[in-house]
Amino acid sequence: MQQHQHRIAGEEVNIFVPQDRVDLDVFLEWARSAAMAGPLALDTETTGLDIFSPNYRLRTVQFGTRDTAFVVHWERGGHFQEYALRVLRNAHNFTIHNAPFDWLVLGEHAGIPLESLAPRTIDTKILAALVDPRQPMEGGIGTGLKPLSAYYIDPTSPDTQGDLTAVFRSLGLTKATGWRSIPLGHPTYNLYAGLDVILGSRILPILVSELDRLGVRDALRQYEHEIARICAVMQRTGMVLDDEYTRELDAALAAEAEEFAAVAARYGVENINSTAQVAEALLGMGERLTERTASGAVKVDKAVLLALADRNMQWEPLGVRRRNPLAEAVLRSKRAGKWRSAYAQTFLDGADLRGRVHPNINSLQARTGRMSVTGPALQTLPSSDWMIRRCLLADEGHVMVSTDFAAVEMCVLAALADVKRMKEAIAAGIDLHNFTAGLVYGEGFTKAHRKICKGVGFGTVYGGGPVTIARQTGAPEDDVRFAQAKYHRVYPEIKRTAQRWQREAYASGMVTVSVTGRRLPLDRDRAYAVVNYQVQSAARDCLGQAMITMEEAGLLPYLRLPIHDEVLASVPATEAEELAREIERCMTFDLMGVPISAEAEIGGRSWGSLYGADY
DNA sequence: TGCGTAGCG
DNA sequence: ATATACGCTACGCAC
Repeated sequence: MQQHQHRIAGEEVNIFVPQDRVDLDVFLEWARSAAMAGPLALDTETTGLDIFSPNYRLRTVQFGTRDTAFVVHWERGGHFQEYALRVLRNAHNFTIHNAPFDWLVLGEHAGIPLESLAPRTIDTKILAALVDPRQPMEGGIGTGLKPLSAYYIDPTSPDTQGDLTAVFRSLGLTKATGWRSIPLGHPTYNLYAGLDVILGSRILPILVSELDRLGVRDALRQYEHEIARICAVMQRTGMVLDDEYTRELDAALAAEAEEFAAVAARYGVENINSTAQVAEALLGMGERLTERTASGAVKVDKAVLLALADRNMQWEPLGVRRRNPLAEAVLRSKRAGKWRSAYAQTFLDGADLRGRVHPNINSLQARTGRMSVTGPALQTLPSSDWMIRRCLLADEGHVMVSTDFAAVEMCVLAALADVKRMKEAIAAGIDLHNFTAGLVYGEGFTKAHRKICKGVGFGTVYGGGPVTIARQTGAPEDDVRFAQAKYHRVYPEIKRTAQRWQREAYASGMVTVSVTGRRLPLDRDRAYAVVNYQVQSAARDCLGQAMITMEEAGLLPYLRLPIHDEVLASVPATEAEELAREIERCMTFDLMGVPISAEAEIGGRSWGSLYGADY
């Protein structure tokens, strides 16, 4: 038995690395008795993060308690796998930090489906996010195992991931190759693999007592675990990539990026992504660049360049000035390059052997609880053009269905703040912005009035002032001021509730608690954001609840992606109507007397078909 | 790593 | 006393 010792918070801990069958029997005996006492901490080391790529490997599986860890070398096969599997199958409870990753790894590479593992898992990352969802940059502890351990357990506990990169370098490896190539027997690798489960085991009771102390209900913890599991199933399912179309698109974008980069080069811009070069060249052509960035640099963003290229924000010709050919070239080359690297190539790189991409869904990422999607960032694909979304397909014989909540943030605001007249309008099925315009301007209101009222509505949800709303809507500032003042007279409950939320936050250490019991830390100098946090967070929980309802209705196999107020699904073409109605039903419910509703749109085979593509 | 930028709800 | 647009992911450059 290989053995490593370390000190955590002044106590000696032991990491054991079984080398043979005799050692494995010791491991099994230990695991049996340790699992009786409480949850076993579980973790894996793998070749990387690309779980679904063809030559991905599971390397070790670690089990631990507060003072002992066993690192089982899965990669050695045979008895090593057999013994690890026995514990994975039989232990009653596990604690994992960032469980979806290990669920998917063990599902794909150890044959333990997440349907078996998830119901036995407590995810300490979820618990940490419920204690404080902020990242270290935002003034929080962070939800990574390292910052949590440093804060709650031992400030000197090693950065097990970070320090290993130094080890990788000493072995002539890089961050990219290290996890794959470090020898399985490397002492630091095994020590750190073991320490992770020991730290995970120690962090669990601390976070649980923090949640109890803070009064975070157990139901919320359970709810988040359900949502994490549902998102992990979606990630495992993934989406079909239209490989042929994507390759052609990638080539076309590469050609376009190159063509217009060559044009820019003729004006002295060697690198179209260098804002300094672009600014200098434009100034050299006699253009006046008046806008500055926050740090004082000359601003040459899309809005500035579009104006120089005599185009509006939709890229349509304006005909008000001579088109600056450099601005035009930079715009086109940048867009093509961005779409290629961020989307087309990420799709192609991420596809598994069956041609499916598996976006990583972080079910509890933002400080409001909102979800995020990475690798690829499918929540952020261009929506003004179908070209990129056209790459992703419904399954064979299926069509895409996209179901959006109807104005969910406004409905949530009406519910949370108990806004009487808003609730009446929503219940009557009246268009809210028309209704508001009627109240503000009288029945003879114009389209421009409606636009201002819509802007004021959004501004209220975001905590915006007249200047920003005027900029966003293009309306004169005075008009916005008038509408905003009237808005708050018409819906007086909003300001009243906002003040109550702020008062409660100040009285409780700058934390506002959402309607579902989620703790939302506020920045002291941005207390106005409390309205947005409450609304965004409750809207997120509307989506979360709907996802749980959809699973109960047997719809989970069709779900592909959550997008804040929308769910994307792939459904058999023959049952599309029926399933679309079923999804709508699951997304329709009452929130504190306000009807939350949703509308499904049935597309064709590709996601792009919902944005104008003909396939 | 910070900044500037572009994409989304 | 008054007013403040919110939340993300990702890429490339410059340091």
